[in-house]
Amino acid sequence: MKADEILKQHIAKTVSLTDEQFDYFFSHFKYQSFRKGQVILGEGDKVESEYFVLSGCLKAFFINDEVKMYILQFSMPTWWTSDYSALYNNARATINIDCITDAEVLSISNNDREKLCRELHQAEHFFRWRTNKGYVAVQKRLLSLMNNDTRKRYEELLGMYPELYNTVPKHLIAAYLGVSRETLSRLYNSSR
Amino acid sequence: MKADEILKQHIAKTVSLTDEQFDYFFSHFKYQSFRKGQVILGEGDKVESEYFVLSGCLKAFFINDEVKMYILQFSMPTWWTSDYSALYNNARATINIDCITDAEVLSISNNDREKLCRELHQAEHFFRWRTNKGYVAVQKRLLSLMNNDTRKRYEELLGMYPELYNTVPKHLIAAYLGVSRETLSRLYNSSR
DNA sequence: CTCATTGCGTGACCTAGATCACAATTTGAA
DNA sequence: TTCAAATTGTGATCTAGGTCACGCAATGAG
Repeated sequence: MKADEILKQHIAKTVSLTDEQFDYFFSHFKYQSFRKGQVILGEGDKVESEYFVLSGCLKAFFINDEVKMYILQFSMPTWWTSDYSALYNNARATINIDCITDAEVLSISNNDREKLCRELHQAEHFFRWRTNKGYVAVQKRLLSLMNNDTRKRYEELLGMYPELYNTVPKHLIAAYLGVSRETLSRLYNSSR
Repeated sequence: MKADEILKQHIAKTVSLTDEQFDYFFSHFKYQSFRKGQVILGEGDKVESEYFVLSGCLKAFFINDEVKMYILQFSMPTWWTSDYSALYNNARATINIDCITDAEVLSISNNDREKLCRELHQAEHFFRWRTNKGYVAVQKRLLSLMNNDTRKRYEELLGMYPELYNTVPKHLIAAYLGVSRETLSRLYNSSR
């Protein structure tokens, strides 16, 4: 499917736009394609855009002082990603985004998003609901991290996104769950 | 300060409304006051409203199968709170909200918020930015939970909200940090 | 084809924090 | 005032998961 079709269908789940409105909306996005391993956003970069995934799989991650990696989000097709803290506050990136597989994205700048939101009430509505859902999802994950042990969180993750099992290396899954790769390895190589 | 003034100043940080617009906006809120310990939202309730805190301190918390409590949020004046997952999905509450101290709130129903967002572009803008900030804050907390040990998270929390030290019992702070009350107790009764 | 990198499994040991048990203190309602 | 409930401290264990160290397989660039 073409980029505009993918975005159109995604938007249509939340708001209805006329073809003219959508074309205008779409005209603010830039198509970009990346190879596996390429960095889309690096720590310290100025953050000017957010990204809508068309194909492939990205990861947004944080590296701490001891060079341990924590994955905030795997981004699959129709997901949005960026360093939102930096993007909204016009600051430098503290998180990184790169490609787990070859990937295609549509990017839109912060300025253009805000412009669209001003010009098109439905755009504002769409982005409000997108973040609403994101907020609920992150809060749910926070609760899961506090409440559930590693095994339960692992099952939860693969229950929700079975495709991850084949597309992403296990040590990345461990970095998402917040445990060491050794712990995750022992987890599914030991009987329940 | 009066309820309308508190809300007005809060809103003004994000959008500018005329007095007429604000009065209309404000007319959708209901003033409610509660005593310490009172339950505002209980697990299993239909969730119809969200709450803007005028005074006092609320907690939003989850109780798991082993009757352990996890606090998602302490809500101080000018904070918003609800079971947003349930509110947005028109479902029953899975989290509880009650009053740590006597408290006053303004409540607005999901329907009225959506109505306001439809009628007033600036209202939609305001609520979009409120959630944007909330999203960033929860994501930051998630990262802190994965990356930092208890002592660091404790210092982070009290650095951000020093007033919590006097207003809320320590076992609630433990429930926010995601550790047992014993661990927290040992933490600040042992030298660094 | 070949060699270096990346990914993965596993043993040995260590530690932060959980759990259980008990005591002391504070607080609030009757 | 009085007594029960709520709050906090602390010792004695226990355990999930971290860390270190190694070996082995898969893969991908030259």
